[in-house]
Amino acid sequence: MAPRARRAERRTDALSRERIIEAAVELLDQAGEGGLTFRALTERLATGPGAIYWHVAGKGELLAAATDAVVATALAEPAATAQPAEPAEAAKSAESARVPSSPRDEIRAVALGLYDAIDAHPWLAAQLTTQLARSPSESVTPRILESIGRPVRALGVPEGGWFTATFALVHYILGAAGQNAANEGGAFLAPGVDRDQYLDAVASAWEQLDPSDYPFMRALARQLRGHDDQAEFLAGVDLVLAGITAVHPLTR
Amino acid sequence: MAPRARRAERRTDALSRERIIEAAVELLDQAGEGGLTFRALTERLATGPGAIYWHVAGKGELLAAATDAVVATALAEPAATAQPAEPAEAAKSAESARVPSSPRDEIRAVALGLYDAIDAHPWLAAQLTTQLARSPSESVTPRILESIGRPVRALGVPEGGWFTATFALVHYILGAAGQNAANEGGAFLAPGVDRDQYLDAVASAWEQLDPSDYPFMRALARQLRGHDDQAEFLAGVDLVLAGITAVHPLTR
DNA sequence: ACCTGAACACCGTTCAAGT
DNA sequence: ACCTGAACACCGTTCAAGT
Repeated sequence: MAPRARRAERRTDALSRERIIEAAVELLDQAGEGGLTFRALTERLATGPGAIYWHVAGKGELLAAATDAVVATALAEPAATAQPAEPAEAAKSAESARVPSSPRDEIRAVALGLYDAIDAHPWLAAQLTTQLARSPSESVTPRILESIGRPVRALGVPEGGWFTATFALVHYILGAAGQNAANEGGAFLAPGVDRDQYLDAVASAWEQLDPSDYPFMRALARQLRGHDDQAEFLAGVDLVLAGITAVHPLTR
Repeated sequence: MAPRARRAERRTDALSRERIIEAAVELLDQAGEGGLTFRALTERLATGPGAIYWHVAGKGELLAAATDAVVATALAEPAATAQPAEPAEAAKSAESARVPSSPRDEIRAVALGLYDAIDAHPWLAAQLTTQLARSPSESVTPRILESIGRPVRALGVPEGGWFTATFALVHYILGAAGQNAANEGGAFLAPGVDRDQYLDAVASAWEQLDPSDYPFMRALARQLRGHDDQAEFLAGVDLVLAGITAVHPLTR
């Protein structure tokens, strides 16, 4: 006898690890880290929790796999995408994406690729920082370290400096991109508040701090209003690159 | 009629926001972020959940308050503490903690203070990165930005560079300190594995990656074995400082 | 081999009721 | 004003049972 009718449609094709990870990414994109739930997942995939546990060890592995999938595609792409610059600039950067680029340009391109991925999937930021710290041999960590570290080496940094230079870049990139994604997110103030209004509200809050305790924050507030996120991000990447060059003078 | 006897001892002094936050920090230190639970909190404080909600809005506020309390005391201290160096070095650093220090030394001291705080309270790392991104006007964010930003300004960086320089430092500091704290944590591999064994295991895992996909990771593994965490951390701070000086040549 | 779904041991939060 | 504790609506995970 057939089981009594259910409202939710039954899945027709078989379950697989890939389908589960795909659904997990969709849930994360829609509702953030809190949106990834075995209940929501079973509903979307029209199964029971046991079926998911057959393919995946648990929530942690699911999160790691979702992170890895998104980062892998982000680092595979040319990654010189979202550069909303002058026409001339845009042409130049499109060109430099094809040409075998200098190590500096490659680092900038990888940084922008991660920036865009985190912007599109804000839940990535927290995942990447925890995985970088706690699962250094899980696949996503080597992927990121390799794609930053290889051009660092090509820059001419001596072996003793690889570790410091690579991690300085990676920590800056993940931190700054995560902060930017949170600004875009919008879910942190009242709905209907856009990014400029949000930054303006933060600046106002900084300006209202006690000026004798927080003299610098008042000054910093002025810079926050109407600043260009992506330009700011790239300026930070260039600052770290300048530090690498300064510490290792033979660097190209 | 008295309520039936309970095993748990009753608290004698009144509850307060401070006592709750103190208990929250203890739970976080003992068992990490997962250890902070309203059940565990009510047991330790010998009350019901309603009593806690009378003093505190919810778990998020509790986490933010615990973070703020720990960082506030870390930044208030001289912060040149945990320098396990040669006797002569130790005397020198103790001295430089008293003397009105240069902006560079002040940045190094603040960085070390945060490094030590995150080392002692590993749950801090994730809290700080999310709060920096999502609650830029909550008290802990201005506290950190001010204590890094003020010496950045004193360095002679022109106003247009304050934002980039301050955030490059802060992102590096939080990212690197969090990574170090995770290494110390030890709870990520089998119990009884110490830090050196852990780093060795990570290095081995890196070396076993496919060399044609991950040429750099094999080389990086050599540097991971037996590296000095605190020296590594400070080298990164100095690299970012060198970048600031290079980008702003008039800087002292 | 793959899937079902009830059940278990948790969570954070609320709220009528007490003092 | 401050606290109690049962109750609610969730969680992730397990596991005997089905096919």
